[in-house]
This record gives sequence, C-alpha cells and structure tokens, in this order.
Amino acid sequence: MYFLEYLQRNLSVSKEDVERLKPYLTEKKYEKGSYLLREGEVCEYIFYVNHGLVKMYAIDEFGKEHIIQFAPEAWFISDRASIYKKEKSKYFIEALEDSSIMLISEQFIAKALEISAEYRSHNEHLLQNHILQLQNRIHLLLCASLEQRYLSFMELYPELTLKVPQWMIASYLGVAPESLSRIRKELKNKGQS
Amino acid sequence: MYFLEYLQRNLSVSKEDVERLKPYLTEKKYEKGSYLLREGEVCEYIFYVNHGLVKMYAIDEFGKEHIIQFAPEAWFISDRASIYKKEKSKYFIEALEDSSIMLISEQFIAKALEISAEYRSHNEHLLQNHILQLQNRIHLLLCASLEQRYLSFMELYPELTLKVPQWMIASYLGVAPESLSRIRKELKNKGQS
DNA sequence: CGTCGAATTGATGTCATTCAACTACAGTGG
DNA sequence: CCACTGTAGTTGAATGACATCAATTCGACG
Repeated sequence: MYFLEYLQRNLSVSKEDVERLKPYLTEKKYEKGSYLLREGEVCEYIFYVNHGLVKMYAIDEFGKEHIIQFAPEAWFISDRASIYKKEKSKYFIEALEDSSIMLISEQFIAKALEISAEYRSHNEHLLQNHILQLQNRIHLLLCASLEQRYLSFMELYPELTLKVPQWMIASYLGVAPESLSRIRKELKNKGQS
Repeated sequence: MYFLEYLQRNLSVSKEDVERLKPYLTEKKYEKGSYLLREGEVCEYIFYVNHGLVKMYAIDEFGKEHIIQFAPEAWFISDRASIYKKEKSKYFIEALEDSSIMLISEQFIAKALEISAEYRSHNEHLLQNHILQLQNRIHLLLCASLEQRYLSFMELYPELTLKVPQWMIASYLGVAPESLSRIRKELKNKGQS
C-alpha cells in the first residue's frame, strides 16, 4: 500500500495509528480509460496515485476537452471544490493507464487531523502546495508565451513529455495540437542552429 | 479594528484571546498608489483589507501588467508562494485607493492555530476557498470565451465593475483594453435587441 | 476652459485556430 | 504476411480573433 508508505515516510505516523486509519482508506484499481470521477457527480475522495497515470479535464460548450491537471505516480488529484461544497463536479478524472488509486475519504482526513498534529501540518502543506501550483498555472496562462508554457510544462512533468500524446499536452497548455506541433518544430530548429 | 471584528464574528474568539493575539497584528494605512509588496521582496504577511481596495499583479517580459487578483473590503490577499517558500515574490500588491490594511504575520497565524481549534478550521477554510477561486479562474481561462469571462467577472466582483478602470478589468481577464471595449459594445447591442 | 487619462472606434497586422491533406504507425482480420 | 482501419502527428492554406497602432471622443478635475 504505497500511500501508507508515503504517510509513514513523510509523517512518521506510528503503526498503531496506521491501523486505526486503514478502515477509512480504499485502494482501487482503475483500467485505462475508466473514470475516477464524472462530470455531474459529487466528488467524495482525494485520490492518491499509487501507481499509474490520471488526468482531470473539463468539457466546454463545444465538446472540447481541456486538461486541468495530470497526476502521475505519488501525486494527489481531486476536485476540491466539489468535495468541499458538496457540489456537482464540472470535471472528469480519468485513468490514462491501468492505475492503482488510493481513495482518501473525508473521514480519513478528519480522523488523521484529530490524531496527529503532524498530519495537520502535512495537510496544510498539501493545500499550500496546491495553491502554489494553481497560482503558477495562472501566472503562465496570463503572462507567458506558448513557448514558455511548453518549456515549463516539461520542467513540471518531465516524465510525461514523452509518455502522454501531444494533443493532451496541447489541451493542458490551452492551444490546438497543430499549434504545439509548430512550436516544437521551432524549438528543434533553434536547438540546432 | 475591522479584522478583529471579523475574527470575533466568524470564530467566536474570546476577548482574552484577542488580547493575546493583538501584538502579532499591525494595522497600516496605505495611500492610493503605494505598495504593500514589491516584486523581488519576500512577502511577510497575509493582508486583510479592512477598508479600501488593492490589486495584485505581475509584470511580464515586455513590461505589461497582468492582474492576478483584486481585493476589495474584507478580502484577504497575499503571495502565498513567497511567504511559504521564503522566495522573492514575482508580484506587486498595490493600493488602488487609500486603504486600511491588517498585516497578519506568520507568528499571528502560528499562535492562533495553537490557541484555537476553531481558527485551525477557519484557516483551512481560507486555504480551501483560495483553491476554489484559483481553480475557477483556470477553468475560465482555459474553457471560456472572453464574453463569458467578463460576465463571470461581474458576478465575482460586482462592486468593482464600475469602480475600477476598464483597462484593469481587461488586464485581469487577459485581453487588451480595446478588445474588452468591443465586447461590452456587443453585449449592449444584444441586451437591446 | 484646458488638460490628462480613459474609453471608443477604425484600420491593419499577427498569431493561433480551423480545415484538409498527407504521413507514420499500431492493431485487426482476412 | 499483407491490406484495412483508426489514431497521432505534421504541414499548408484560409480564416478568425485578438493585438496593435493611431485618431478621436469622453469625462473628471484643476
């Protein structure tokens, strides 16, 4: 159970505590193409990717997909808006590969916050990090050229640059796949000259 | 002291606790056009707007301003990335009107977290809300047309639609002021017909 | 009334999108 | 083993949306 390893490594949670928390966790396998969350459902879990790869995306009024986030191994992903406000989600979360996912329920979080001061600060750390991520994304969308955004994508997700199809990266960056293709060509030429 | 009112109203913090926390707070007046934070400085505070109006923005490589957030009365604003990681900020925070700002130091937050379980959940609430805001912004930037973004700006900041100059709204939306002007014209025509 | 910044408008330019054609490659079934 | 199919990626041409530039109007304020 990779998530519990993660907990023990990062938080030095005792074995007894781990045992007490286990009932609030579920490990679930998802096949490639299956959904962790669908638009219109209320999100119930924070998902931790033990193994595999997952994307979260929205569909716009024209039926176009816009990728909000990727979550490779050891990342968290979730629609916090939906969990927090018990609203229907606007997003899909879908497995891009066969994946093993840890479903972290609200009860788990409540219990863990209660038991462990360390978990409290860890939870805050996660929230803070999420904010940094999102703020950085906004910064890039507002201030940076497509080229810069692509370069910083490769920094953020180096493993993914080769693994996921290019049209998904384009969707994440907010451009048409053809445009990304042209940018990559330019970058190649720059690199040579 | 409006922020303390806010605390007492939202958190039923006792008077004694308020007294204990006061030393970690500063109220400061900022004149229109003065800076709460400059690019390159490390942000030390969460700012709470007792009264007035404030904007946070970045300057891109061409010298263009991009507004990340507005904070009217009773809003919080800060560069959490800078506070949290003790990094130099990429942002400016500037008063758009003469403003009264509460400077909330990290010591304040640490103390309050220690003293009050209620403050802990309040703090989490703030972080969650910030995430919702940011995620919504990203959603709009990726999925929505300029027109939709403008409409949802007016929903989010109804007071500001008239108060702040249009070119700032354009900057917030990520377009040229001329483009926003044309969109507004279209909206007017639609409304009539 | 004159000045300055903001907003509008029109003309033009630029960049990304769209559409379509074509290549490359993987998987399928004869 | 080879055609058949579908998906991804590239490329070119046409289109469209927004940016830019310049001129003008509007409105607040001294």
